[in-house]
Amino acid sequence: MRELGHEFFARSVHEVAHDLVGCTLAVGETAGKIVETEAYDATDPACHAYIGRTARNEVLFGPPGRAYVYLSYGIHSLLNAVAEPEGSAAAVLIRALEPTAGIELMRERRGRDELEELCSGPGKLTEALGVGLDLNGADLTAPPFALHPPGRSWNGTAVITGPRIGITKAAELPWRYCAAGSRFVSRPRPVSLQRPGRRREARV
DNA sequence: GCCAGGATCGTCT
DNA sequence: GACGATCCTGGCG
Repeated sequence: MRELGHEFFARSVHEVAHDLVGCTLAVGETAGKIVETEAYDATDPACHAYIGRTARNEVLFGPPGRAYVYLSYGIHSLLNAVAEPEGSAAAVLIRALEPTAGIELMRERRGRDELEELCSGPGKLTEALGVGLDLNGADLTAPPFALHPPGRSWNGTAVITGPRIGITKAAELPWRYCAAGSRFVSRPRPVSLQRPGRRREARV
């Protein structure tokens, strides 16, 4: 089976985010098909690299094809794929997977049985795959990671775009990419999809 | 089924 | 000392 190489990631972050949907991501014995991603680049106020280079976002400025893993809300590790040539800071957030291998192990790690609850969110899938901060900066094209392009059955599946989720800055940018009709995409609260600045509009 | 609130900690001001 | 690219639980209808 073919694997993606570094050249796949050395392109516009939007192309990479779009093309990653449908690919299979494996970490150790677990694997899943990517069904939801988001693009972040350095011109984007929501991107960690927007404020410039720091110790935390160092990996974003490095060579493409690496994993950028960071801790969100002090609890969840979030997995990104670094894109664009070295020196250009951009990354694709992996938001959801459709589990395809190592499902029993995922269930143990997640403490859940339902397939839809294993990887349907950026914090969930890192727990299911066993991705932690220790993998920050690791090469996505080498063990324990492996990335494979979509198989034949994927041909014809639409990738739809929409606003990003769970952020307060530049949330209106349509830089989220989803596999159309997938049951495994994350399910954000409707409020997250409303326009910014109106998040707590009084009801009644 | 929907919503509000809490958990928890690395990073930056 | 404040703030998240989140998730889960409990209370209510």
